[in-house]
Amino acid sequence: MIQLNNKIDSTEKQNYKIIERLNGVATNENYSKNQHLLEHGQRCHKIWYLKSGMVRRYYIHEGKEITLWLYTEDEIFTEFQSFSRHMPSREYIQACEDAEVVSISRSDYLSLRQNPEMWLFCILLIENVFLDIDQHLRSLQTKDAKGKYEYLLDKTPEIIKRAKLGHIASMLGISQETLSRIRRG
Amino acid sequence: MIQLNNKIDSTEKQNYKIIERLNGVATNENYSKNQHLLEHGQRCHKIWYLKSGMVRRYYIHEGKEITLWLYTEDEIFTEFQSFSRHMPSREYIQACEDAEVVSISRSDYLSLRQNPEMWLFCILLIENVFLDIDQHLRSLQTKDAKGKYEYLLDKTPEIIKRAKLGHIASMLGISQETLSRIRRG
DNA sequence: GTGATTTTTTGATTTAAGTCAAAAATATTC
DNA sequence: GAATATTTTTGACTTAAATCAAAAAATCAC
Repeated sequence: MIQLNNKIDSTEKQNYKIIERLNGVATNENYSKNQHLLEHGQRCHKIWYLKSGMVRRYYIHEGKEITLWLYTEDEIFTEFQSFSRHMPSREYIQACEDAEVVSISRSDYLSLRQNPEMWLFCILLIENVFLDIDQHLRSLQTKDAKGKYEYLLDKTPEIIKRAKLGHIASMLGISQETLSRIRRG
Repeated sequence: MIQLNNKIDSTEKQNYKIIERLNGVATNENYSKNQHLLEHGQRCHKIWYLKSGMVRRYYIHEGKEITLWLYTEDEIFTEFQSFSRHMPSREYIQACEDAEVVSISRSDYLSLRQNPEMWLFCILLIENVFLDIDQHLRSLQTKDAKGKYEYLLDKTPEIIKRAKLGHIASMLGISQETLSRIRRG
């Protein structure tokens, strides 16, 4: 069951309808820790909603895994470029804790999108993706290692608490040793 | 006149219709060098198409101007967050060369968007914004100063040729002295 | 074209953060 | 729960890039 507690106000009548429609085409999936939801080179034909656990998007650069983003409960995620352009994915999506998710297929998404009352949801989806990446970019552009960490700690304390050090470090574009030293204080 | 030569194939019948619709609501505007198209705190209620010149999006962080992006001929730009959420802008948009642009108002954009044949355009618009920022993020996350510069040089040689050193440097998150030394080789 | 302003380059120095290597702490598996 | 594997921390050292300051070059205004 998709809830979207933090995304849209589900007590609103209109929003309630949206969530009902989404749940009408939603499928439950379970992934165990370290299992991949999407591999590099595959086409991403799903949007996921995370009910429990943690999920990581990453890519491989010069042999190293670079984390793009981490997701926790009540968040929506996908490999947006692959999903929207129907191209092979350049990245991986992996459960970094056992994860319960709900998936919506691309074809269901596209037919739902015909309906104007779904536009709000589509716009919210894309805007959230964009907002996150935009803020993250500014943080990488202007802050030093400590500043980047503190920004993320403030923004997503839950993720910082639960994610592996190396995952957080690569997401911030710093080495894991540096992050360890920052944490020590 | 909006052309969109590089964005969509304008010889296609369907695309031709889109461009015609856009031009039906488009207004010509001219800005002289250093003039602002959008100031911090203003609501952005336009999308622009750049016919000639160069335009820069930037924000101020600890007293310094940080360039987010530079645009040249045949590109579309806006302050997307302010435009889509109708919020005050956190950034500035400025002509860094004399610029001829075509603008489309938010209200015209929203009514055009009702029409399904316009969706392709809307999706392209948002995807371009997203694609740029996503690649830029990966570059900032993984490359050293030289690598960041070479990536941009490869991707947007025209911008690199014409933009000020300081603007390029802040966009890459490096100091202008470092960029000067990289260029010297 | 001349003087003023802005931008870019260069040099010297400092600093933040990376790398490498190994130990300590945690988590996982049988 | 002992053994193995993984993750995190720590230390020593190196390096890339920032900063500060001033000169050189380019651009702009009158």
